[in-house]
Amino acid sequence: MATDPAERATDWLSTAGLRPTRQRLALAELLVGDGQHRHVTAESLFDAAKTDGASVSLATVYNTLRAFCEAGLLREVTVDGARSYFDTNTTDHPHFFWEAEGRLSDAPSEELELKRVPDAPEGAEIASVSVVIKLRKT
Amino acid sequence: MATDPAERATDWLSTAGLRPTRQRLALAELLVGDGQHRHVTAESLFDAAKTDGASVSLATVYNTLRAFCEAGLLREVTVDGARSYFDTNTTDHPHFFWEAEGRLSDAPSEELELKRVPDAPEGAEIASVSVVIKLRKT
DNA sequence: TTAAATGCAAATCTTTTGCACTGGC
DNA sequence: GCCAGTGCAAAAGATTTGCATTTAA
Repeated sequence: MATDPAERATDWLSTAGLRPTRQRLALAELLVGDGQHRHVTAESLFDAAKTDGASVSLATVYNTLRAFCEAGLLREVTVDGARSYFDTNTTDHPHFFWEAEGRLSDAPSEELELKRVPDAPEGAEIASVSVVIKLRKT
Repeated sequence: MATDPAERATDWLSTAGLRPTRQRLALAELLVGDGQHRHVTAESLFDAAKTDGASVSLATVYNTLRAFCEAGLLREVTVDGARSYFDTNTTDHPHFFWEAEGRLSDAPSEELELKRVPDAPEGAEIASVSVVIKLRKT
């Protein structure tokens, strides 16, 4: 298990068989460099890259996020209709969505229990189960 | 309880205190006229209205759906990032989403049990819990 | 060398908005 | 008559796409 951010990024890409280009490595490092899970939007990742001094176009951020998703490295989380969020934790788990700030965070999954999930109808299988808990400031 | 579609639509609007304009009545009748729950997008409702011979602009469909939502007559369901769906069933309940067709339908809620839901963090309350089960053809 | 990836700008798609007009109350 | 509701077209966001250029293998 790599501990160096750059190495983590490289490993992450190679497990999915994605070519480690400069842009992908920069984005991958921002996503998984410290080994922690993240929730990003295309825009937020683009800003982070700019702040980091990386040279990546917004279109490439979109295309790269989509490529990471298709490779199974990221999970797309849809929550407010306008923006898409991408989660580095690709397992099914619940999310909190802070309506006021438009921020997504993990909800403690131990505290949620789906006792039983409806069976998929004939001719279909369950691709994923998404649970989003919308929060409002009190 | 009204059994006539037009009457149902009128009642539905009046419970929310919304003025029964011609356009709203036409859309309301398409939504709740037969007493069954529906899942629509702005586009699909607009098409249905046109087919029905009703004269409503797309902008008005959007504005009206939003107004119905704010009045508590509809529940917005976000599922695929691109489009918003509106459900005439405003109670918290799970949905099936057919990825291939982009269609939303109710999942049998008796078969889903949230044993325990994570507590809302300090300073926040739970506004809603959304459960979407994505289906893929086998 | 060569197919894949990138950058940019333009295109697309969904949704909202500004403003003049219409119609419930 | 007043003010909410409507229609249209234009604007606003988010995301994708076309195409020429660059780059990893």
